[in-house]
Amino acid sequence: MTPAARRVLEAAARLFYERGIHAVGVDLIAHEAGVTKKTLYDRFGSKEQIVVEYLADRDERWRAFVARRLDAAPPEPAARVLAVFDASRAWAAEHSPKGCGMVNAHAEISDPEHPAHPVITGQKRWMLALFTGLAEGVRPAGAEPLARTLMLLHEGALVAHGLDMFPDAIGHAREQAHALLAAC
Amino acid sequence: MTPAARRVLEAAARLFYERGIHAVGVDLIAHEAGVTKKTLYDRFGSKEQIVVEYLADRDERWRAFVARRLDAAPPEPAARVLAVFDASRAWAAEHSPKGCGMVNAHAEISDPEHPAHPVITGQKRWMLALFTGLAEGVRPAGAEPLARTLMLLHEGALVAHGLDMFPDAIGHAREQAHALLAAC
DNA sequence: TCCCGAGTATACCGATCTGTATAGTGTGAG
DNA sequence: CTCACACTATACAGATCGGTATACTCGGGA
Repeated sequence: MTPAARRVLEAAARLFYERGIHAVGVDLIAHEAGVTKKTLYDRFGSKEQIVVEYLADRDERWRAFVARRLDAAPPEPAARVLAVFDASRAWAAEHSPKGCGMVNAHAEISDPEHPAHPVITGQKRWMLALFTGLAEGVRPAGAEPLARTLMLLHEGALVAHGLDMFPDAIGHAREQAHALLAAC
Repeated sequence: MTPAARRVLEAAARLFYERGIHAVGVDLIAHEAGVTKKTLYDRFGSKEQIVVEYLADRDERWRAFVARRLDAAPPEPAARVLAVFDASRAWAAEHSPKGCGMVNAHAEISDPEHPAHPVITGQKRWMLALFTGLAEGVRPAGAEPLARTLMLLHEGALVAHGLDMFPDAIGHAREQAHALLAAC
């Protein structure tokens, strides 16, 4: 990826997340990236492609972020679940003041045939699989329902954080997850 | 409200929810409502105003829907909490295949000065207050944290339902709320 | 009968949208 | 030096955006 393409993607990521996808035009992206539209279209071909790469890149960075946190976490499955919530809180503090970027993008992309759709659903499936794997280490019988509950707490916390419903929503979700795991 | 204005609001509500606010233009709204743009602007003055009334109307209908369900629910606070989740499941089945309209709108409206902002946050505050009032009947000491947990489960379930993460997410949230209340 | 308000139809405004075309600049490798 | 390539600058096409203006139809009430 050329330096200009990198700058385009960084600018698009910031603008798409802060203002929404449909509210941001390619002229603004090019201007913020210090790049002409020509270069932008030479590198990406379409706005739709920029949207897809924005989401795919964000997804990739999130997964790497979680993986790094998980590497530094204790081996006990329950502690690793809490490490995911801690990762989410840290991530939200610096990357997600407005909630989950995938959920927000999904609000604007209704067409299931849109190439960004599998990126969005893919991240959620990955998260559910992550929780399921960890839940199997906590309570092998009935790991699936436990993972789904963790998923609900996690998604709810991201929304609550984005809408600023009450202070430290993700921390609260973490404590609830803790209580839930302790009850096993 | 004149018949044409009502049709405009109905068309706008459907289009805004299904496709997103910025993706829908006033020409499309007018066409779908069987109304000219002139009539549309005579009644509402601006697209922004249509957005505000769409959200306010949706909020009002949701609150009335919950109130009706709550009227028919048993007097025990725990049962009334579950009635809220049941109401949400019924509402989602016929009005919200794509998750919470307020959350989706918030993804597109970043500016806190936007007149639609208080409508969005108002509904969430109302929901939290509703849960808090019911939680006080279940566990007077520590009603606030209990209400926040119910809120997380509820919001998470709406997101999970909208993204189709797994079947009957709201029903699962209801069962988790049930377990949570039973533990009090 | 007349009038008035609600609504229709159509044409238009300036601005902005995504996307393209042409011409020119700077730089590193061979 | 040359050549390829990344990039800049500017202009523009075609469509659509929110919003407005003019002229018309229709039905109900005084």
